[in-house]
Amino acid sequence: MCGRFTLIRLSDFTNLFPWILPPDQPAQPRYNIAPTQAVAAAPNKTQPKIEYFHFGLIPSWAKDAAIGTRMINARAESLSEKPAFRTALRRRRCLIPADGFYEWRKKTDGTKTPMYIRLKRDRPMAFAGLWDEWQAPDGSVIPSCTIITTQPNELLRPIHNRMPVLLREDHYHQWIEPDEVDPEDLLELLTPYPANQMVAIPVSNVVNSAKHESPDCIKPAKDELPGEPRLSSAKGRRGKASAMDQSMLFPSDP
DNA sequence: CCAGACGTTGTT
DNA sequence: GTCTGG
DNA sequence: CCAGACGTTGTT
DNA sequence: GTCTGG
Repeated sequence: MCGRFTLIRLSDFTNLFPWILPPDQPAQPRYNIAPTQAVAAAPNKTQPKIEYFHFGLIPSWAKDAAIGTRMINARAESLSEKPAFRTALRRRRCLIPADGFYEWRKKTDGTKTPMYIRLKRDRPMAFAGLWDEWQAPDGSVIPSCTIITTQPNELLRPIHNRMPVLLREDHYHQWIEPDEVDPEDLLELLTPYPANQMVAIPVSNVVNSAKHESPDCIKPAKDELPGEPRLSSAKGRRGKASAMDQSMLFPSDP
């Protein structure tokens, strides 16, 4: 699942992919984008451009905008079967740029630790998204979006049973192609991103509240394990962790 | 034909 | 809007 | 996603 | 427990 993420440097994204125009107004760094808030995304229009969408898809037929709070994600495996998402997959896709995302890892005692997940390379990512437009009772049109999820890769599996679909950079263009595309071809793009190109970092629970919006949200926290001494020397259970860290530091790029 | 649903997650 | 169920 | 609220009637 | 709000 993916219900929180960051977008700290949108300009990095639009500089890397200049065929996507930047937004009308310069974007402020975001460290804790939550459902119902504004999400920057590039929809499949002739000239892709960053626009803002309510996080949580509100289908055009919805009677109430509140349905959006439960439509923040769409399962890739069932996209083409679900009436609410089927048409959007064919006609209303978007790229959702991000610097990283959060997942809450459940510990054995039931408490949760927020983890921040980002690419090892200093580079933005983009989620596969769908969008729609809903007309409010007052006549105003509310654009909204949802993030497609898939099975977790090896990095995410110990953390959560779902993860957002991160598109490959060489698939960005195809995903927001404005003309009709065979949905089968699109579904092939929705696979788990390679784990060896990502890192997961425990962070403090500052991020838990959607009201908190600061760099503290991504500040690394000590990963407290049950029984672990507070001030540990370089003793014990180091080997495995550092072996993991090594593999994370030197990814094999495509 | 009309009526009614249309979603995900996680937990049980 | 579009699909399923009756 | 997590945090936080969760209700009606009737009387003043 | 379940729903709404951010």
